[in-house]
Amino acid sequence: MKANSEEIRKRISRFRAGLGRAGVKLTHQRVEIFREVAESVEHPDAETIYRGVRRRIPTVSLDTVYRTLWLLLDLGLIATLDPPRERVRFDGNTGPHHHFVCAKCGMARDFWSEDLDALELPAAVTKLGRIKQTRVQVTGICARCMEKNKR
Amino acid sequence: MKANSEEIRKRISRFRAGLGRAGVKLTHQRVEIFREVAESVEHPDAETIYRGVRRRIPTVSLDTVYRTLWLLLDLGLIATLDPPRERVRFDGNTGPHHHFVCAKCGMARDFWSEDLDALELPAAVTKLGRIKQTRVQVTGICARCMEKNKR
DNA sequence: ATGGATGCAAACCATTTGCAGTGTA
DNA sequence: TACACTGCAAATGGTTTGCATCCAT
Repeated sequence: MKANSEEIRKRISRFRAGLGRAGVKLTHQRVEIFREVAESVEHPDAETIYRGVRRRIPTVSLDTVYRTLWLLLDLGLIATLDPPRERVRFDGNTGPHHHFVCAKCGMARDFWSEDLDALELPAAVTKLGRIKQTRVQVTGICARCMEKNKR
Repeated sequence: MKANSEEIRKRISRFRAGLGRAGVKLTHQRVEIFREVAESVEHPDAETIYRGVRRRIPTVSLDTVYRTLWLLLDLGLIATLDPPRERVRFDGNTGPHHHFVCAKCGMARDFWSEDLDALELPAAVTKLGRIKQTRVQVTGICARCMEKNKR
């Protein structure tokens, strides 16, 4: 499934500008890898993106796809569904609560809020399926990393 | 850092009851692995849990830690920080938006809501660091999986 | 022309699995 | 005692890396 083409056009021009600004080369592969992500509404993984791009550039390699995706992520031109972590992390608290996660060091803390537990979701969401849980994920830079940055 | 001991006690008795209800054996390893997760406020990964448990059971193996953690997750006695995913998934949309993710098949869709973009966070969170992004993560069972389940 | 970008193949590392021995119920 | 559970060691699979070549600037 594809996002609407007006939006796509906007994303692609933002992409070209972003690469230029970063002083990074505009290659055939990078354009097609970005297009594959930008046109999708499915939040594809690297393998899926690779298969899609290969239809247009049969010689791309999976490692170029990875290198490009991480580059675009660094440049803020794409995002990930969940923060990319190398390992799974566990949580002894199964009740309703929310998370703060530091984007730099991965420090995570729970927090609680009855207001947030009772959020109203738009109708578009409730139509997608049966909802089990709603959680607020706050991303930021923790106090300790802010302190380190100063120095 | 440890969660308060009243809460821990509650979690451990819930754990014993949960294992019993599931007809699963109550082993020394399982108790200590669970305790390690329940007492932590750090959302540790498997390796960290392993190191902690090894202080009390020097012979535990990392694979038992994994097997136990997945078991406890299945039984709903622990949770994960992010949904445990085998691969990273990418998102072409870098603007503010929120996610619905199907717990069964992983289907994911974006949704938008100005109300949710403007959530008020409790003071306890803002004290943890500088906030970059607030995202609502809705977990549920998508319409297609619900349909499949019926049959 | 030339340094960054790519493709290939091998390496890496978190997590999983087969199997034989062990301990709980 | 029986069968689920554990520990070991080897396998798996997503992601990364070294290196020689290639192409955007």
